[in-house]
Amino acid sequence: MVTIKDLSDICGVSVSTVSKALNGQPDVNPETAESIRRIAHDIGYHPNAAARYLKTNRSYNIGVLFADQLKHEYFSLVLDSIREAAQSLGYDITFISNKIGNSEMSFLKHASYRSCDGVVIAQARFEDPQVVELATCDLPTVVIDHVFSECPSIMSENVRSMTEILEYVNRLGHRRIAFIHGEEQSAVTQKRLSGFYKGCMELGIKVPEEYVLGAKYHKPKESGLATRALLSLSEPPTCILYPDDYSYMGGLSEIEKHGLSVPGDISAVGYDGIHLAEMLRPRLTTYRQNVEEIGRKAIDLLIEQIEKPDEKIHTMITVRGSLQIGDSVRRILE
Amino acid sequence: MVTIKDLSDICGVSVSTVSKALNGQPDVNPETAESIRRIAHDIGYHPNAAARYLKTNRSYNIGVLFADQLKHEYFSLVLDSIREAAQSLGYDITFISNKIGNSEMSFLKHASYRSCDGVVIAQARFEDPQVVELATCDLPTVVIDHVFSECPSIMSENVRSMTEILEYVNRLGHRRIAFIHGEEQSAVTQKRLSGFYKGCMELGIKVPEEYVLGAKYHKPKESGLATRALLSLSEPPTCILYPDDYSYMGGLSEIEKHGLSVPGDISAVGYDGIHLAEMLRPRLTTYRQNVEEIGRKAIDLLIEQIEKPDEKIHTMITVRGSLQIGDSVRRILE
DNA sequence: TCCATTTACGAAAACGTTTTCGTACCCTGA
DNA sequence: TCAGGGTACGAAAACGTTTTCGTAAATGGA
Repeated sequence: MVTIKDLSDICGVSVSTVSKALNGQPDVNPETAESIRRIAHDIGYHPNAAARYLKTNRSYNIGVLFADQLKHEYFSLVLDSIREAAQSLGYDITFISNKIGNSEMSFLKHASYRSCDGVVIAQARFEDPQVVELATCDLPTVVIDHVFSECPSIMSENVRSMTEILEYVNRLGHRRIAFIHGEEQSAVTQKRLSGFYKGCMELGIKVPEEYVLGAKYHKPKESGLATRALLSLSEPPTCILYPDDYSYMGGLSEIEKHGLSVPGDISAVGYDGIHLAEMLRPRLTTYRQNVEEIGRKAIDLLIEQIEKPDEKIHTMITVRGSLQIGDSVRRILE
Repeated sequence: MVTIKDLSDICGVSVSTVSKALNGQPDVNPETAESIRRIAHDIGYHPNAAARYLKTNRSYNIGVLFADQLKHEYFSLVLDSIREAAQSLGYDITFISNKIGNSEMSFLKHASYRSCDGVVIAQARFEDPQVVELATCDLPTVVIDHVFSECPSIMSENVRSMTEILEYVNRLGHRRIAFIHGEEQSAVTQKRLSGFYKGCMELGIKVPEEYVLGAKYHKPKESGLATRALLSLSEPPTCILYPDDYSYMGGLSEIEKHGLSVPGDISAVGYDGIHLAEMLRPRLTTYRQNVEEIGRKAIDLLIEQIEKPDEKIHTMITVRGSLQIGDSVRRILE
């Protein structure tokens, strides 16, 4: 490794002067400083992050908490945009877990062990005490798709997305609309549920109790079961809203099992807007989440906290997605 | 942050003794050591990684190079298994890029700036001089799905996978088999091509030149075009092998555009074995890569280099996947 | 009893930085 | 000429660890 000592030897000045030149301190001759910077650039010197942290208490390293669902495209894309945003601002990212080797270590301990400047809680079991501890600690934190008091959060505009979807399917003539939602205890689900009821109300759509069913996010089997229940109603819905695009796949196969088709017999809408949606035939109509914006806002909010520790930030930012229209909702004639 | 000094105050011994106790040095009274360890555990002390690195030159941090294709499930799953494997062995992982903030920094510089103990080159433009520099430098490195001299590598058994696929479709009666492959310059493609030719030869299958077409990995449009070319041949293939599951989707839509169906008119086989494959109807027959094993072997190989720097390791490990049979290949009667 | 060895601990240096403080030198003004 | 003040630089401490080395006390052997 090339150290500041090596550089100072080459430049013929002390390490103090080199450090000051590179950090733009005023008490160094402009010409000397410029020459030092040039040489540093030429030999490719970069101050070691670990040593620098020790003095400054700033690691320029951000921890991210991603429990285990990276396999879902939505989370992968969020991670990608977090990484992109962080690196463009000079921060690297490291995964935080609650074990290291064979010894247990809370998420918070892990973040401090790695001396993270802050943590993005991107996907986790939000009811886990360790996650709560992390979200409410002194360390700058931001949470995605959930709300904690004392911790800024980024959420999709879940209410609005539902009303937008409803307006669309209503415009195509649907009045019997079912909603299969994800885990009930999730903040996201609650928002979407209220968006669903709000939208239906505004459009004068009556929602039979049996039209609202629970499943789990990203579990095609669960939404398949819910779909089966819907299809066996004496008055089945003409359109089913799914909790996410994967879940639609489970519903679809159940629909086909009944000898029905999308959108001929049943219309369907997904959520998330993953790649898959546009590759399917019929193309799936879905609500595309703005993952780039979600990641970027999360990092913006986190770094604001890191760099201005005095100001208490307590925002909740919502990010608007967009309805991505495919061929999975047909027009119904009265 | 709780430091070793705090801990030593509580224990009533010097920091040296605490350090030695925690690191299992022999010259400390077993009872003292045990008591120190208990107190450390109780107050949740963990030595700060940055400070520790400064003395030991070991960061227990592994850099990973993932260019920009995290959006593809295959790479996400590899990342997930790398992370899992690394953390189970006490290592964290950090993304390596070639810029930090608004200043350029080579991959190698970045890894050294973050004092990584080693780097996994998981997905990159392998011809990029910076990647070559990284792969051939002194820092322990391992590369996935490519071969560099001087750098151990992990690859799927690409040759064997192709022969396995061929045996299967041949068994179902296919003799006119086309192969759409990915980028020609890629090592993976080369292996699969030779596996394809080898398999065909062994089975006595004649391959017209027009049956082997190039596309790009994960580009449905490209494979769609290739599919169109195949369908317009005077004697089109009865079965098409795709470079990956996404590409199959592009081919499928082209097939349907011609009024044909899978597997009724054309049989098809994918590659990778992503989730999507089993959710489609017909379920896609595909070759499932063993992502868990790939990630684990990569980390094993890397950490072996890290912990035994004297032994020159220069292995190439291949990981076997498995044919995942769906409904996209039909039996052909002579 | 006395010396030699072992045992158990602490002081201090070092890792690569940043930052505080001290100081030599050069100006300027009277 | 001399005081006063600015400019430009370096020495050294500090961050939280690990590790080397020194040493006091305890132990063992004759």
